[in-house]
Amino acid sequence: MGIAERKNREKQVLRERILDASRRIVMREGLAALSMRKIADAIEYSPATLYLHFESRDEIARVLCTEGYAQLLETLQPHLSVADPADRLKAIWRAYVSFGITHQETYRLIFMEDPTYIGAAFASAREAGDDTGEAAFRLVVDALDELKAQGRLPASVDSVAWTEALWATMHGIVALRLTCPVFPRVPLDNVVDATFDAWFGGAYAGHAAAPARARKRTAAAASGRADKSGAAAASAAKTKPPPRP
DNA sequence: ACGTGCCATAGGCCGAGCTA
DNA sequence: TAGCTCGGCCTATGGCACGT
Repeated sequence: MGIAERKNREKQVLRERILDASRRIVMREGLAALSMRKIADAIEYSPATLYLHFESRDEIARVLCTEGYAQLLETLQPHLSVADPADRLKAIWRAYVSFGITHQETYRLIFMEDPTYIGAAFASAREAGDDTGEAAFRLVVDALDELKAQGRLPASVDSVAWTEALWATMHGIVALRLTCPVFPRVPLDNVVDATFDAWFGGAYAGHAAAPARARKRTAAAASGRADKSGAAAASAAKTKPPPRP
């Protein structure tokens, strides 16, 4: 093992220590409290040393954001194998909301701080040939397409637009939970379930084939849903909408 | 033993935000 | 609005490891 290798190893270790300390500060005090001096204090180095490993505070935040997003995707992963598309959607979004509540600071970092952080994370992932963000988005679109194919959603439903509107709605739930102390008044899962009932109505009435009455209800709901989803998206947008991966 | 280069540090500059 | 504080960043300098 050569000298260069050892130095590289030591450099990597220090880089990890910087990230560990930064992660702890963000989790404990939020991104606003993350400063180069504070990180330096935590790892017992001078602030300038940090710049040998990271270009700036922003770069550290971007790395943490990329990690957080990967963690979110990992959380969703087990639910992607649910056979029924409606149940799969509900499981995915329940997990999404639960992640946002359980990992508040991570969620804030990903979707509610500087949009360039998550933008850079997506860009670097794409450059590295990792398209998991887009793949996750497609999985939701595919589930909606399956529901359409099974006659549980009207064929006129625009799956991409619905996915984005659904995302904005779920983001709204998480954002409200993080910023409004009186929300929700009922268990969070009930809120998610109620959202799904409102959105999909008959799609949950039967798995193999929805009853005609339910299908009719769904179609009627879908026709008036453009306004509804638009309002939900607009409401969520006030807290910075999540960018599309 | 000495020269070289890398790395870490102390100290300071500058800008932004806060406060009296 | 001036003074103060804080945080990001820069730079001169010294120590240390390594090569010759």
